[in-house]
Amino acid sequence: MAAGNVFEDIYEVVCLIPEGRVTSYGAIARYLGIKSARMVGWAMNGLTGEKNVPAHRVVNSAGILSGASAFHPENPMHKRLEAEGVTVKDNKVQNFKTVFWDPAAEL
DNA sequence: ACCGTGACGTGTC
DNA sequence: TGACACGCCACGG
Repeated sequence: MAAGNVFEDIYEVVCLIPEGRVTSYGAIARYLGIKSARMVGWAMNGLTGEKNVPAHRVVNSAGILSGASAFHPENPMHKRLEAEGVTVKDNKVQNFKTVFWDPAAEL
């Protein structure tokens, strides 16, 4: 990823997340060399339905769908994740360690 | 230019 | 992964 804007890199990484897999803000931030994972969240803030990026596959370190409310109220993230094979309970990803996908692990 | 705020992370209890 | 505090960066008002 050799993009001037970190946002572009984030979009790329999130778009590379396989179905049935999730990743954490910290993993993306660390992989891109960002200091604060918050910046990743800010990037996501612009993705909310505007981009073709599966932001619903991005959760926090606890496996919680932090931005579930910021997504599609009628089409919750957890429903999409479950549809892809990810078990979600109360906005929390079950078997998080199993479905966790590390961008650095692929590259 | 200042301040508040936000889809977070890590350390500690 | 219960809760609390601190750090961190970007953007809008």
